[in-house]
Amino acid sequence: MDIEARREGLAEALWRVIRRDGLERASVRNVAREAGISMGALRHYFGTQDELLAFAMRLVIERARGRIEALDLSSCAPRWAAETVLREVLPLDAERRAEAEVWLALTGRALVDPVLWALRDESYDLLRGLCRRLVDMLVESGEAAPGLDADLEAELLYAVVDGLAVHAVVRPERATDDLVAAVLARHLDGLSRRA
Amino acid sequence: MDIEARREGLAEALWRVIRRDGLERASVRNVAREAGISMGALRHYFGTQDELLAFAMRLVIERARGRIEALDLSSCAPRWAAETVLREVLPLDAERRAEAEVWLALTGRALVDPVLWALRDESYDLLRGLCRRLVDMLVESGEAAPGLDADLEAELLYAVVDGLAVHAVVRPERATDDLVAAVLARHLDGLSRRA
DNA sequence: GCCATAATAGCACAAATGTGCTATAAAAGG
DNA sequence: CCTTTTATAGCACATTTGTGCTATTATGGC
Repeated sequence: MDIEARREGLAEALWRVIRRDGLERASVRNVAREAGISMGALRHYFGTQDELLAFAMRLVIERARGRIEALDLSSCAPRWAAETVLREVLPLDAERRAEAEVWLALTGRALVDPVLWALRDESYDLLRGLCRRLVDMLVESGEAAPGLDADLEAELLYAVVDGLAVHAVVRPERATDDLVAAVLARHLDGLSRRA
Repeated sequence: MDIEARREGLAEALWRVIRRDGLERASVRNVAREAGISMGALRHYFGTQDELLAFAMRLVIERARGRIEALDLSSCAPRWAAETVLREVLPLDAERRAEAEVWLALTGRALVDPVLWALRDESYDLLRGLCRRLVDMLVESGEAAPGLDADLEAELLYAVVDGLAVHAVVRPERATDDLVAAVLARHLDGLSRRA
């Protein structure tokens, strides 16, 4: 049988505990109970708690990466492609909202937990690189002005995306799906017309 | 003697523990040890741990609010005023970086801790309202186009600020002070010239 | 100086935690 | 059918935690 699928299922049990009770309640016992198995069984798949946390954080990254890579953007207009890709990162539905909440909790812990440092950096570099490629694409296609400082615009775009993600997670009543999507579209509009 | 100042000092001890060891290690004992006092003394000022956490989160908000209100912007050009105010929120020096790290940790917990919900909302509304007023100011002064959707621009501006804050805290080697400041300036430039 | 009140110290206790460890059940390979 | 992994279960133990509680020391008002 597929042990990797099993591990992903257990990591998702951890996600549920984190979202319902918080990371501070995500003990080995609580996660095992959530998954409906014993402590011993859980520890058969993750020898230590750090291992489980790291796997769960990596899973967040991989899920997002998978969704992005699954998109076929070859026939899209650059502006539309950019919006489509970035909407895949923002928490605009239940699945992505779950990932974003877990990401926020784990990012907070990654500030002080050496085990998560590498994953935190990887996650930042992945999305920052994606934004950079999108900016380049818009410039090359002529949608955005050629004189742009692409690095600056990439960090700005990434800040918009992460800021929106945080707001959508922290204050969903105000930062609604529609508002978040509209703000992203607005920024991309400005980027296209910018000198 | 001033009991409020004492409480602030103890909350700052909590900040130090959060920054050094993480929120999950911020136990009553550890905070008391950091402050150099006994558990009993700490509990004389904060009857429960929730009380201490809430006070520490409120202190983050009040410190930022105090810095902003202390600014005298009456004689500033609107664009300069906006940049000055927002730079006061971003973690561009040691003191503000400390506040931002604590804010990130407590915001993560606020997702599941009812005690912090009101403070989380208050913090969002405060900064969102600030961004809204800045946008209005730019529009009224003629720096930004009058046809703007002020609500949309306010949320966008707030997303930029919070996204930059997160990046500066999570990845300071890449999101350096200079880069963060430049990105903020770039966005304000775009806002001023936007149709 | 007296005394109420504030301040500090720290013990006690039940609850929870991570992990080392052993024991049983299931599956797989030959 | 037997044996060797693999999977599951859960106990044991030392630590840590939050808070109730009592005891001791300072401090101020009068």
